[in-house]
Amino acid sequence: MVKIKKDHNAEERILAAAKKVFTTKGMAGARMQDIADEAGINKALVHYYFRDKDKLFEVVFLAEAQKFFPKINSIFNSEVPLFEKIENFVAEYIDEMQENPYLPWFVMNELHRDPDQFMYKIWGEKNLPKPQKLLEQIEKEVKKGTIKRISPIHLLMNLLSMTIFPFVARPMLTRNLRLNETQFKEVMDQRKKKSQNLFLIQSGNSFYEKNTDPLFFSAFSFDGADRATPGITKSL
Amino acid sequence: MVKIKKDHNAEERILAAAKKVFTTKGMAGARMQDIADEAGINKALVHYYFRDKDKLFEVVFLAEAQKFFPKINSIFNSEVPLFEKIENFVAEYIDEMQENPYLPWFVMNELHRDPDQFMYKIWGEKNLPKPQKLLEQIEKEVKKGTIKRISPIHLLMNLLSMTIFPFVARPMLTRNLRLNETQFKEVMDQRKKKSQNLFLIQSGNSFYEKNTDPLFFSAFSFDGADRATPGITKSL
DNA sequence: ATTTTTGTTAACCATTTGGTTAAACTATAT
DNA sequence: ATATAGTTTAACCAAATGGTTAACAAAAAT
Repeated sequence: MVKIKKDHNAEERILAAAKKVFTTKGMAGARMQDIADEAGINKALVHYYFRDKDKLFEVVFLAEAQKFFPKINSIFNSEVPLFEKIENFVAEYIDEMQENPYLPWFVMNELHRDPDQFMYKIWGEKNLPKPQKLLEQIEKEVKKGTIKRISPIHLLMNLLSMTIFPFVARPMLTRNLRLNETQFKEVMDQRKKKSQNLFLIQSGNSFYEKNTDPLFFSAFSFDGADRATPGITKSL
Repeated sequence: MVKIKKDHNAEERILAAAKKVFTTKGMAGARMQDIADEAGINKALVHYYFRDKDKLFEVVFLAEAQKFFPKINSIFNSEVPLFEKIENFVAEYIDEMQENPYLPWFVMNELHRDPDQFMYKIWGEKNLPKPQKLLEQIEKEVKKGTIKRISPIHLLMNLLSMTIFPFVARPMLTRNLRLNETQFKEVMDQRKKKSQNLFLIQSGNSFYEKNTDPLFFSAFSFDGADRATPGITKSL
């Protein structure tokens, strides 16, 4: 008889609670008592498992951020073609953020608080991202004439911006564009699927002419149907 | 004999100090003592001028955010053509952020902390942004065939992402792309100037073919010269 | 069965922090 | 000169908060 129900595991409960509280209130705004309450246990127990606030934060934060960021390297340094690479990157990141909606905020927050410390924690001394491979590929495609000449800086900026920002600015976007959570998810899924159009046309891809698909389905189409949804259009 | 040197104005010094401290440490992380120290005055004086922390924050924050956000409305609702509108928007925002580098972070932070409260403070009850005009213009251009069909949602998302995100993620970008502050500014100026290419080609602008300019100057060109700067390229 | 280790709690403590007070100082008006 | 109003400060206070302790309970080891 195996005890499947192990949800009274204090340590895990604390971690989950800490994640939630740190994420919503930030490191400075989070209270140890909040975390204890959220986990439904005594405050001292939080200290029992994770010495102090800094340690707890470190555990929570690093666990999340370290699996989030270093993916860049492996994707960008892989041997697949440029376009596939970009597609992989976008898909991977949007998926990750769909599952952990708090993560981009969390990361940006810490990044802003102490950039150097942050970078060190994430990448360590020697493990800094090396976009060399990617830049070479861009340059190669540029020379081949497949894509128009673009500064890799801008291409990268655009790529990161269009992938990450919607999640960072989610509260603003959902509110001002009148999107509910389901619609937001759908919109992001569209971006994932259409990342080729999104990013390559953006960078001046000469495949442009071949592209007969409307960019991101037709306008106003949220629910997958290829027609206008006037309610949303109006209120937008 | 006029006393030009009025830099010992306590109230202004407090405001400037508060802006700095709130921005770097966030509302929860900011200490009244920090602000007093930064302003070089006694802590009680901060309370003398701005009752309590909340009030001070409100003054600082609203002053900044209210001049930052409502510009969207006036630009997007103006009568100028779509492409000009986009150009205005990008230029206006990048300028604003160049001058107030802390602002985007500040805004995103509050936005995340309490979206509803935030939106209310910025736009009030009835002053919500109405992208109607912009959407109509997009739709018109789509129908005219000037730009390919694109969901206004995505066009707007892309526009906002590519304009705002680089400033939000500035610490990460400057560090990972090995840009110093001057270079970052230059890159953003490039984005401002080339917003047409950036955003319209991105949205499938059929003017594409007419565009013989390289997108964002040539690759690796940071210092305005149209040649490679190997140092940066290598280290990138 | 009992000792030991691990997990959990209520009560407590020290420090930090937002905020107050009363006194002093400054400039201006009378 | 002196009163007055505005400005600034050191000292203080109460609440909040991170962290500790000692006692207790549960589980594991002996």
